[in-house]
Amino acid sequence: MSNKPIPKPTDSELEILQVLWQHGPSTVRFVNDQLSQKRDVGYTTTLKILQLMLDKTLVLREDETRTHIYRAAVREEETQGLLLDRFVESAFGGSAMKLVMQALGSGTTSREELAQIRSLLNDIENQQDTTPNTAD
Amino acid sequence: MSNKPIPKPTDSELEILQVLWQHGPSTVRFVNDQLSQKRDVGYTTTLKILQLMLDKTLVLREDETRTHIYRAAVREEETQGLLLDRFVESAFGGSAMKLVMQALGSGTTSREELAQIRSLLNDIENQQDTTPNTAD
DNA sequence: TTTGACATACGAATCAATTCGTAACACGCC
DNA sequence: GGCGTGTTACGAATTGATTCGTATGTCAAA
Repeated sequence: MSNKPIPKPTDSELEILQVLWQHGPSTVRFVNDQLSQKRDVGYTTTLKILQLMLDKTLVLREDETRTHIYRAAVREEETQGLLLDRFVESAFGGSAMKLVMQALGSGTTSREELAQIRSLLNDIENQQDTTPNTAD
Repeated sequence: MSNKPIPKPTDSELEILQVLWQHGPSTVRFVNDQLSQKRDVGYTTTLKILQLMLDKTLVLREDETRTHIYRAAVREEETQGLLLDRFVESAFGGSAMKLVMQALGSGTTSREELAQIRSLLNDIENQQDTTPNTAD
């Protein structure tokens, strides 16, 4: 069932993926312009990374036109989930719980967001009621 | 006022810090034994990394005895917070909220943990009641 | 005192990520 | 046709992290 071994994006690649996720298929120039708003980066650098990402199949591209168009080949949530797992493991010794506590504790979460999380908590607990434990 | 610019630990360094945080001050051999339980790593590799960490002041050491003793020089929560910030920024475009939703959604959170988070949410909301908004 | 076990110090190889210079190519316009 | 602008392709330098081999030192037991 489409068991692709999602390749792990590096920091730079992630930066680019963010742009593609947010703005949809883009030219190299557009991506580079976006990145340039945050930091100094050369055009050919962005190009090169996109080409490497193409090799890894992190992006796809249309090259019928002279100016190629790149689009993300991995979905946002999926990729974030993957990275999150690794991060929880490496920085929080595997405890997603500790991570959540820290993230919430940092104080940048608005009231509406807290409400959303609360609602998610409810959903999860309901799920747990109806789903038999697999690991016990 | 002790404004130390906490140096950012690499993955290997983090792995070692986890050991030191969990077990307290340790010898190189002990740290290496711990790491070896998870993956293959040479003794001098561990030693070298600890020496580099000493340069960066990520750890301190006692070298009065022949066998040196290393201890973490950075606190666990502080370091995790630092890494979390960077991670939220790079992988979730700055939205701690999205990260929390993902982490909770992954399904590995137990009922007690959910309750703890709920309680944390309450604390935060109470805080917000008594604290005037700084933004807007 | 010699030897064996175990410790630290340090240089160097390797590998991946990042960056950029330069060449080659395509297009439109004069 | 030839030029200028903007594009892709690609090689190579740089940097940082990781790994390990080897030299050297220390201690204790025989």
